[in-house]
Amino acid sequence: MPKRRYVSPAVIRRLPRYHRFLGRLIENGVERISSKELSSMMNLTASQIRQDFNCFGEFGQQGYGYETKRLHNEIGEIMGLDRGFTAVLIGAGNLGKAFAKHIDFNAAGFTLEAVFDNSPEQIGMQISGLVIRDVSALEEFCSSRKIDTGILCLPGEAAAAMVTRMMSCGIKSFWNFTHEDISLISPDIIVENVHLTDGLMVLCYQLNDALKG
Amino acid sequence: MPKRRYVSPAVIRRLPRYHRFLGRLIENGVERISSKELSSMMNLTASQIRQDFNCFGEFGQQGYGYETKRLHNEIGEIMGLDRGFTAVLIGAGNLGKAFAKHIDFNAAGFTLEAVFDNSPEQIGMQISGLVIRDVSALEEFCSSRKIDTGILCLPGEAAAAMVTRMMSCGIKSFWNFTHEDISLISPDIIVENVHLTDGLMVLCYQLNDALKG
DNA sequence: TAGATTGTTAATCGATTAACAATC
DNA sequence: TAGATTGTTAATCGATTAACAATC
Repeated sequence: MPKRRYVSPAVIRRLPRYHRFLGRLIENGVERISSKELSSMMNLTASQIRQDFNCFGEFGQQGYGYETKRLHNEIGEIMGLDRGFTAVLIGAGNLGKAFAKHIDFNAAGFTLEAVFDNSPEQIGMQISGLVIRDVSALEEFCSSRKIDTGILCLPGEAAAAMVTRMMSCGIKSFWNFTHEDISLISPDIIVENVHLTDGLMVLCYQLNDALKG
Repeated sequence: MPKRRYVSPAVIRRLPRYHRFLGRLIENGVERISSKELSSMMNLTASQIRQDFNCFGEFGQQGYGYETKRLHNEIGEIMGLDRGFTAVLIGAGNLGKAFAKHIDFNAAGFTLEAVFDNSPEQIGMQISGLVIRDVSALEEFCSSRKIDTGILCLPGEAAAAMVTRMMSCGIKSFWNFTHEDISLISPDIIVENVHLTDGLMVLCYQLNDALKG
């Protein structure tokens, strides 16, 4: 029964990393850890770690620290990794296919339910156990199941229209790999953007900056 | 001759998005724009936009606004997109191949110089004009050129050793697609992490949170 | 009990927003 | 000149760090 006050975006974005580090510790047989030890491993302050966890409840024990397994589970529950959310992927190009194969959806709380494309060459092919479906069958597919998330790996020009279409299928959240700012389409959708090129430009900035001192 | 005071990470991460929006405006024939117009397009405050640009110089004109072309160019120069940085990609699996094909390196200020893998099946194959090279030839390849960035698409277990190896080849920045926290390896390297699964978990959190109101 | 480490409040720091004088 | 909009300073807000009492 977590308290769950208001949780800042900054904290939320750190949860996956905590989860990952704790998973690693458990694999290595570590059963407990103090905020201080964890802070030095993760390059954070012990204070921040305690503040972060305390948004959700009291998971530690004074004079002892945190039990790694309990903390790992709690964070997993906080993120809802056990809820079995569902996703469909749109666009079976290089990137879409690679993601369908490579990403560990289950570890992140999702099941990938289907992959759609509009190219006759792709439709009917198999990717990691899923047939690539004709995107014209999207509405029918969604009408019989609850799909939580759309993964957008299609060309940017087609993204906005696809989002509108998927919204009318009841899909309310998007993992967006296009360069379009789809968050502007509707305030009601939840969007997680991965503008890959933006990250590369940040790297460029930093290299350029390092040249100048 | 920009002034370039201290620039906060928050500002830096917004630069690619400004650049993108300005490029779009130029394509659409828009020649000038005020901070107010731009703010409503981008869902920011006009104040923030003016503050951001003023880290680097005075690019606008009172009573008039900003010239889109000039601003676009300035931001491009600030990020060093014209510097021709170089990158090599390690790991020609699904993800590595998709990135090599799909990413517009030039638009982000880079040239992809080579792709390396250790699997005999991959070595010798072509990806978007590049031969996949044997990773054992990495040192030799780097000895004759300046490589700025390593793109890490290899399995996580191999990442740490590869970073050390690449550092000794003079590579000092990394675009990291593995789940390893390689920034902890050395304080001297510049790292841009793309922990894809982390983003998906954040989406999971938000869906879970929405369920509870 | 003494030592350790949490949970939590208070202080600091940084980033965003508001306000307005400068100026095109 | 009058209107618009920047550049910049001051005020606010949010996030991080420090400090310490509570307690295992």
